[in-house]
Amino acid sequence: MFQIDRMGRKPIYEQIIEQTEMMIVSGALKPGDQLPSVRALAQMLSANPNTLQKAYADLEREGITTSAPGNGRFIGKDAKVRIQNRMMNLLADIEHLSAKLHAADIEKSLVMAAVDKGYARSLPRTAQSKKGLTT
Amino acid sequence: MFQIDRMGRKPIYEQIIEQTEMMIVSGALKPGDQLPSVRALAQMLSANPNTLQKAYADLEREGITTSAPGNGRFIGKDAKVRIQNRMMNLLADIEHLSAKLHAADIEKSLVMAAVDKGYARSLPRTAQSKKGLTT
DNA sequence: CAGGTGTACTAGAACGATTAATACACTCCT
DNA sequence: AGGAGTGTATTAATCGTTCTAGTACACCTG
Repeated sequence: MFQIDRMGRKPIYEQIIEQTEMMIVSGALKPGDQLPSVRALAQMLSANPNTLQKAYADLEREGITTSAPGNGRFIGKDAKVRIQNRMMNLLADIEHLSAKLHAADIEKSLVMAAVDKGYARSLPRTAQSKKGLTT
Repeated sequence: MFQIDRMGRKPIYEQIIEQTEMMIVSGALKPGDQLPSVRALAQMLSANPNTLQKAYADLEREGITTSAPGNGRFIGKDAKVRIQNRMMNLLADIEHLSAKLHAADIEKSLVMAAVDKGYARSLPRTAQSKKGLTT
């Protein structure tokens, strides 16, 4: 359910956040679904409960998940929309990178090709949404 | 000549590398131009010579600058081309981001618009190259 | 009540970035 | 020759973040 890379610079808790978001956005996780408990996930990944707690706390703060002490942690109702809004920030990153490439006299067509390539990748196997595919 | 941000996550030495690259690519620094000495730059930025040394060592390793012990450090002959080649890696980043946005059902047109916006920014004031502007 | 859950707290190890203080070899200029 | 400025190397200490470790408490469900 989760795959973490212990090499590489990205912290474990960021990987958990990212992967959870991707599973929600792809439909692998739907509102109401329960997430593994911090202890269970810690054992699955042979990591520390505190590390996972930190990841979960982030999702909690963003309103993506709902905590029910004594019960468990579940995907929030409008989780997908919240994540999509969060993703909009990536557009700013792309703009910044584009400006940098522009300054370096890299042809715009190469950038557009990179975007095309990204959008050419097939969506994850699970449940593509019935609308919104505008490619 | 250099502006560093001590807040924010990006290490100082990375900022120096990045800014130097941008100045070369924009023509503000041309082959043969001398860079500030590690000690001089350290004083200018009130940073540590070792930190700047680390940044300069990186540029050196990539063949972007040439060190002349006892003399100084200068911009290499084909510095701009080397940097451009380096920048090509950013295309992979853009592809990755695009794939993520695709998975989140973000419309491709929004991404393209971000690229346009990046390429709409006017180039730095100094010396635009006479060819290669293909936008 | 028992077990599993979320949450909080303190402490420490590990790592990278930065600072600090020297030291040495080289080149240029007087 | 000598001094000043250059690049380079080495070692140590500090600092913040990440991650681990251990413990504790409150809550809900059976």
